[in-house]
Amino acid sequence: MDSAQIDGVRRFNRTVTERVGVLHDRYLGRDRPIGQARLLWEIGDSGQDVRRLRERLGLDSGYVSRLLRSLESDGLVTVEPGRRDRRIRAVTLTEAGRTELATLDRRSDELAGSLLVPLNDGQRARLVSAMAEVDRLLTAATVTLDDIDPESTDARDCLRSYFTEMEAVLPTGFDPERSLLPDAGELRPPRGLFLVARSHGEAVGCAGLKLPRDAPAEIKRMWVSPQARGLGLGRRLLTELELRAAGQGRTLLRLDTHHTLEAAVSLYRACGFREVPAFNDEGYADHWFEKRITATG
Amino acid sequence: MDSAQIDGVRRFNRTVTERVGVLHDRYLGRDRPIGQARLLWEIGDSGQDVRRLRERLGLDSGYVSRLLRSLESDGLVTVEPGRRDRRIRAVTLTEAGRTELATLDRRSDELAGSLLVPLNDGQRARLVSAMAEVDRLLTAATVTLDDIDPESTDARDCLRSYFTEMEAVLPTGFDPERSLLPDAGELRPPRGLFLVARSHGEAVGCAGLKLPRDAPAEIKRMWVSPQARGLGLGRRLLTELELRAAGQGRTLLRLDTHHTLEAAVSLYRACGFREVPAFNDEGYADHWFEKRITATG
DNA sequence: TCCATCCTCTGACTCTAGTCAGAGGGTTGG
DNA sequence: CCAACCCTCTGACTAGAGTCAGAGGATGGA
Repeated sequence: MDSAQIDGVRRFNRTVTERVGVLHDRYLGRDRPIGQARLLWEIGDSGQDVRRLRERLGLDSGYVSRLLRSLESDGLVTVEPGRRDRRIRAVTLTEAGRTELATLDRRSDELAGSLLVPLNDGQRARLVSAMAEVDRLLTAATVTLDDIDPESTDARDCLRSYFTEMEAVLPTGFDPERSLLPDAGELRPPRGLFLVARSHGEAVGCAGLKLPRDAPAEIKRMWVSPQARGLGLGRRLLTELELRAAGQGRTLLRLDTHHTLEAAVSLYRACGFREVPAFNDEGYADHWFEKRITATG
Repeated sequence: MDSAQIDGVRRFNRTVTERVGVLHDRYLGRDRPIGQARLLWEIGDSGQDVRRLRERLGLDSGYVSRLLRSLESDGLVTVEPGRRDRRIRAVTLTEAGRTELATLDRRSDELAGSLLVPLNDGQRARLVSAMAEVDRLLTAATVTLDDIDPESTDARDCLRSYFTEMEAVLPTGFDPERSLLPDAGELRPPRGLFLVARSHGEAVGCAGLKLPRDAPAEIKRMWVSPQARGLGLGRRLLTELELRAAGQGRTLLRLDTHHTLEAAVSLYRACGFREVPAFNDEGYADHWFEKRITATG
């Protein structure tokens, strides 16, 4: 990363915060404090729990409560005790609230339009595609990798998606019962680990690493959510697992896969994995790979 | 402009305000109110007039004054009556102020870096170039065209740059005395008009239009600042003048130019101007153009 | 020299954002 | 059924951002 790049990013930040950032808040909130507007957005047409709102916006509970009261006195929302748990109150938009939200939505469109209006067709197309590129890469840059328990909610969500996808992609379908799946213990320290990739707090990918005492380290259940593909996330997970295995003193990393998972297979090759004969009898695999790594632990 | 483009811009706005916008303010200002930090930036190493600060930041004079007092009491700036005009006070950074500014600068670098760190080399390069594209085009989109008096400060600044450039580019040099320059009255309603293009308040281009009673409308002194080239600004000025002339019921638009101004010449052709025999005896011109337009006034 | 004008400053506000410490109901496990 | 815990709400604050009106010194043209 050189200083010309840093300068470029800084220039971008300046332009964008001036042009988009400032307008964004001021313009959209126009006749309503930003806090209230943000809350309206977050409540959305389908309503939301107070608790959830607080978490999503990262605000103090007292503050949210106060904001809700002012929205309520403007007749935009109703707050009622929740059905399941009457402590957790549920917020819904009234008709007026829905109208207000639609207005915010329209303004957001106008704001977007105002950036495009002064440009000609060619410039517009270039701007939109450059924005998409920035968006993708910034999103990629915000993805964090965290160690989590393979039985936590996020892990279960990822694995469910993983299984569903295997089911759809593998020619024979996929039945977890008939696969050599590690049990949770094998993907939990000290016998292994499980990484989740999160974007804005939402799980968008995962990968497990088995670290058996008497066998090489093995990658399991690597998955990237369809909407997060093309961000280099697969490679990042792979690199991270490699580092972790090396950190545990391992010198060999293995994995099994299926040829219909083309993107995965070429990723493995691109990352330096070499194809080897079957080292297990996983019924759903037809290709096996390994890579020598340098122990650092 | 279609709705897919609007959506793209909105998605971009969301990502960027979350990732860049919020961080920008909170992070940079850390242990100092944002207002003060912005003021420090704007004062800069070389100092600044209070009046200028107010204009640039668009703040109330009382507010700026108060901010300056607090910076002063922190020992970061000194405020003294100006030399030329003792009403206009001048602000300079103290040694401590310079240090503080350097800290802000470093943080800004860190922030920029934090966006790049999680990416690999290829992604970084792509992000930086997409950012540059967005920056250019957003800058282009923020350029405003205003009618101003041809003897106002901004107009004079532009014309000075225009003359300097002619001097440098024309093979014979350029002496305003020997050219058929319109006097200011010819570029001022009702006999004409003068447009200035401004980016963030700074004049970056200009163009004059003569509207003589007994002759076709004529474009004069069109200039775009070197740092604003490639933004389609020339074309925008030309289009605007065409509209204005049409709005005055004119059906013919003329201009003279010199072949060494290659970009200008090809712009005229691309905009539908056709070369014609000399219609004046401007000594510094060697090409003459005209375009039929449709009167709308 | 005088007066209109310009520039900066102060005092007195308003509004929004956000924090902190309880109060007071609701829920759940023992 | 009770105690511990959860969730939301209210009251009482603080701090930043910004506005408005007018005071008062400085300047420049008549």
